[in-house]
Amino acid sequence: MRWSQTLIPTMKETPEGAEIPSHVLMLRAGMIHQLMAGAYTYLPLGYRALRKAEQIIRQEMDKAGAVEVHMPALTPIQLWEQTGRVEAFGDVLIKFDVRRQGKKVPMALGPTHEEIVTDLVKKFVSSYRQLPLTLYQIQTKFRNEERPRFGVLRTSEFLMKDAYSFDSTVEGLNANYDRMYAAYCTIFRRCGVDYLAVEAESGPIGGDASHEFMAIADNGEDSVLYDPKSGYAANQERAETGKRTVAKSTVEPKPLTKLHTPGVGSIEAVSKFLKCKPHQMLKTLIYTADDKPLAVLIRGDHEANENKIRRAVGAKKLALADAALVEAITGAPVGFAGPVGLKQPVPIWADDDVAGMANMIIGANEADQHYVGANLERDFQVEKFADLRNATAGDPSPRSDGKLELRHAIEIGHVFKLGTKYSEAMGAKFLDDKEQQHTIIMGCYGIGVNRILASLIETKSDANGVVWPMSIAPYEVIVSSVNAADAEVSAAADKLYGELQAAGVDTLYDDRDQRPGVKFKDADLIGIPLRVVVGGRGLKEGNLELKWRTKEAPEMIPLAGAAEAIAKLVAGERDRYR
RNA sequence: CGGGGCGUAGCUCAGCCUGGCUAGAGCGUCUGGUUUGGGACCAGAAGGUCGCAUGUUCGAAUCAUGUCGCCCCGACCA
Repeated sequence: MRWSQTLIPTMKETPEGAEIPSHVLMLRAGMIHQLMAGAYTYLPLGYRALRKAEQIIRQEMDKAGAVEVHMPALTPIQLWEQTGRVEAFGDVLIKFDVRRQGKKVPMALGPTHEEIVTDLVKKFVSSYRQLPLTLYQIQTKFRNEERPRFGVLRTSEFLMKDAYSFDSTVEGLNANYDRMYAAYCTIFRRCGVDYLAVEAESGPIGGDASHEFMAIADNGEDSVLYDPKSGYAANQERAETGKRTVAKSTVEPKPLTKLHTPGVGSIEAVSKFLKCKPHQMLKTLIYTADDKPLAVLIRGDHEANENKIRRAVGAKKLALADAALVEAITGAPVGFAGPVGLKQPVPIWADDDVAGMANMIIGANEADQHYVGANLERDFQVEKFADLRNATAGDPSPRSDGKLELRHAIEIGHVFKLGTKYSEAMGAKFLDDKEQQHTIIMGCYGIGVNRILASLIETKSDANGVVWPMSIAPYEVIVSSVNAADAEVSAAADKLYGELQAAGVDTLYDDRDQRPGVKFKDADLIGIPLRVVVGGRGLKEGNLELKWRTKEAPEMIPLAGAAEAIAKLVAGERDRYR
């Protein structure tokens, strides 16, 4: 493609509002243009990169035995009502009515497609002989994000590859899951993304039923705990901690004293008011576990983990108590709960770290009152200690004697054993070889295609711009003529461009009559891996200049046979991402 | 949803506090010329409902109220 014939609106300055590298550079490199909050046009360069990522995904999905379909983005609301996800999604689901022949037809734009595929499979699959089956599509999803942000990372409209596996047995599901997991590893490697496969919350199935694929990046919205020693990695929701050996405090216990703390209920407010640190404070959270009340004690600087609590107490459902229940149990408005002097006796569970605390600051179960100097056993009893909080940096690893590190990450893929959640709700069944009817067992597997691009830019760009891997780069080679007004130069550049195209190299030909500085800056900014300069300086000696985007120094090659040599270099680089 | 910030030329911004002639600069664009290896130079030109509405005023980009848009931070943390 000739630069002069396409649309690559590069920018020297950073547009107002763009802050993180991927957003800034995608705008500056002329890859995208914002239409409104959370919706971007992909311009030629951005769209080519997106399609390269798509193509890699497609190849690997096909190799893994999945078959491509294309479902509508427009969906009837009834399907979502069948599984209760109209409520579950809430405002995130984009719903609307259209009028047809005087009647209102309610619809939604698909935020994902479990209901739609399950409906499809229900209609066409009825025998174990037709299973297993894995369907996938690469398609635009719509989610009304409360707050779209970070450029292309969180948008209301995005490209997703979503695959769904259908099996007659759990073993079949496990095999499919493993196949998808392996395919994902290949996909992200081929895209040149440094990723980590982390354990994620798996919902009703438990075990190793869910993994997220994370690109480690400072601007990522997700938090991952990682133990470099054992390779253990999990998202913050899921991460276990190793056994925390908590020594009992040897500090002299102080007397329990009530203090007036008017209007300060939160940990932050109390610590400010009493000039103490959050880790000296104790949070008392009132939950309902399967509708029975429960008090949970967590050190003030820690975060409760509801999944861990739910599993620890063996409940199916866990939710924070509402204000009325909190008041009934503690006798105080929300913000002043504590384990001493609860109005109603409820089981008290505590996180392991609470065992090492002394002279704690706790709510006094009375409005605007706190206790200081609260101590275990003397002042209150704990029924059971367990790991009930989010893991955090520095916690012991559950798999080695190392420590967990906290990293920010961008979620680029997710594999999940669904089980029968949707097939059950929608009645997708099959007959086995004994003529028995069973519910189809499902898995689902997603990849955020736009996020592959964004995470590459977040992690691989430099001060001069984007640095694409050969596999995703919108063009593999950029031919820059310097100077284009010189007939001899442009003739040589034209010829090289033609030969590279003929050799199957994706080539961008910067044929603009611009000064060299402009062309070099732009070439760096848009991140094409290999730059070829055709200029008077080299031509005199019968040479061309080659420069890799990742290298400082250029090298000269003879003009004769240049296209072949370049094609060879490109092929070699392509091989690294095969 | 809560809090904060910003809307002036295609882009980045000045002007606003303290209202007053034809609203400015740089970049980009267009014309002509000189240049040509890391975002050139000279001369000229085009390009603006100052986000929108209402109000105050002799007079509003500037003050007030409302509204819309965009960006950032935080969101069951007791």
